[in-house]
Amino acid sequence: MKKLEAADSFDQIADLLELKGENPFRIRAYRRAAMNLRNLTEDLESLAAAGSLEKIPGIGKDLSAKIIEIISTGRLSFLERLKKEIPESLTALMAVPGIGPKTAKLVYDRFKVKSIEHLEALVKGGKLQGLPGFKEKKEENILRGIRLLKEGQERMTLGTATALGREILGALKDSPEIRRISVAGSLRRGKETVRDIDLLITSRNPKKVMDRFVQLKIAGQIQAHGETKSSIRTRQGVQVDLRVVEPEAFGAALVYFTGSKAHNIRIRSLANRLGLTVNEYGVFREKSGRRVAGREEEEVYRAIGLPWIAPELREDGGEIEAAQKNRLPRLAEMKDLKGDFHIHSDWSDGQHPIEEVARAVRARGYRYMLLSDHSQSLRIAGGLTEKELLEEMGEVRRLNKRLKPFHILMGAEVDILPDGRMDYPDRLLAKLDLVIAAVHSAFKQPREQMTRRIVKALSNRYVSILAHPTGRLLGEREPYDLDLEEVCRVASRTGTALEINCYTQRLDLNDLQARQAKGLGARLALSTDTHALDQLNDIELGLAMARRAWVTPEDLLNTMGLNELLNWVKRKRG
DNA sequence: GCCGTTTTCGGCCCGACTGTTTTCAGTCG
Repeated sequence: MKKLEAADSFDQIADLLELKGENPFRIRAYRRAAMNLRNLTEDLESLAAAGSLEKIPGIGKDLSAKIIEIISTGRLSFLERLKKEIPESLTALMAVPGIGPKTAKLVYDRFKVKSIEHLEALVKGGKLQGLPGFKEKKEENILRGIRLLKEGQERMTLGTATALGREILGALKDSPEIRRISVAGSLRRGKETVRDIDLLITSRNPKKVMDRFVQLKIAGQIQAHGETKSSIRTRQGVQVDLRVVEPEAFGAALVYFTGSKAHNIRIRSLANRLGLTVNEYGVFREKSGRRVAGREEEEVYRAIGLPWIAPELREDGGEIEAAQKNRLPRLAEMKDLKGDFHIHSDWSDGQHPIEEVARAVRARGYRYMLLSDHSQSLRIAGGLTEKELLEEMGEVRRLNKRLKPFHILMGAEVDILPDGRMDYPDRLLAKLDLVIAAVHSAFKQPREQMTRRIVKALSNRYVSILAHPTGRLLGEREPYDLDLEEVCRVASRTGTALEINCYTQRLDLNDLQARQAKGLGARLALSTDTHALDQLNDIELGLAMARRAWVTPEDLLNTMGLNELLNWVKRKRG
């Protein structure tokens, strides 16, 4: 992935320039470029070959040349020069929360600190006292930062963050002094992983709210406790930030606190051009200081000439431009979904009988579900033999009579064998309403082989959906090596949908990949891969990915009615 | 280093909290 390589290089340059005390705007330019590269859905090398690198926002003449150098030589001489100039152990210090460029440089210059451990020893030995600005608290701060760094400050999955957010919201909600409360930050934007939980509250009595917040049962440690802003760390080590504002400022604060940072910067600079200034308290006329908006997000956007923008889009990924042209997508919503496509029962490795799951799915207001137990070669997950599959078919037929008008589609999650053949013969697949294909073995195949394998499966006329297309498990397993662009193209050409698997550790495809797939014309299917009933709720996690991918109802299989869906399946079968 | 419905030069988003400081620098988001 050349774009990640380039992004990392630019971030490193930004760190190094920061240590040199360079022009902050130059540093920001490198960071902005790095971020835009990470969010890029197109292939960097193709863009470079076409001479279109400068189309990427934040990439101009200079950075475009640097990207080309990285692509063609695998190196970046400017970065190498900087690295020679600035010792690695100095940059390492900046990884400690609470230590920025100034402190890092100060400490390094004085003691030639070799490592974080060396720094820790110096602090504990009281050696840092006497440096300008160093007293007891500052030392404690650094030690705490080192501890945090060692704990790894991992990001949570969106699923974990959603649950934690709900818990805190629940604990605070009934306080009489709280008027409005909302989650903000990357959790509200629906990012696949979240580092900390941001909450926003309106109250006429902020102090009381703050006192209550830092005394919450889940609070393990108080990081900051101010009038309008406090932070705690839960016992599990998750940082939770709370901001309290006046009701008149709720909308502005929600925009500010939801971010992303890049989006906010665009918003503010747009405002500046209109003679306005935006902060978390509202939109103000620059000259008179008069507030023109602030209570609702809609007002804030309207004041700078834009329609309201959904939080999931706020990444400076083209949403500002789309808003200016009034071309924002009508994003898919829960109410658009008519069914769930990937459900297991206790016939394979699910926990519940078919009828119980079906009733739970129906209770959510869906019109249909696809039953998709595992196929025969996946013995470890109770994969069904041909005979068992036929029996299950009979059971589904019986149940459908009872559950009308709700409908269970008879399907299976059929393994794509290492050579690309399907785990059931075509004559059996033909009997199923809808077939999901999935890779569950030989994950380590080289890129070309894995791509060929999946392309072969997509070319099978009975395969309608490719499940968890990349196979990654957040924090556990890397995606298999795959030419995803090619897979998307073939999916689009053959009329096969790609799954957005909603399981909390999968989110596969993720937001960027789903946006790429949509761009290449592939249809998408949201499915929970439910094995136990509460996993049905994971649909909202996948929906967040879809919305972040600018997915509209038309892009999704789930929005089709039953007949429309069956016709869609038939079209590929020919 | 990027960028342009004021600009090819001169701007570039904005504020809270902490700690150490009598007015502010550093860090963070």
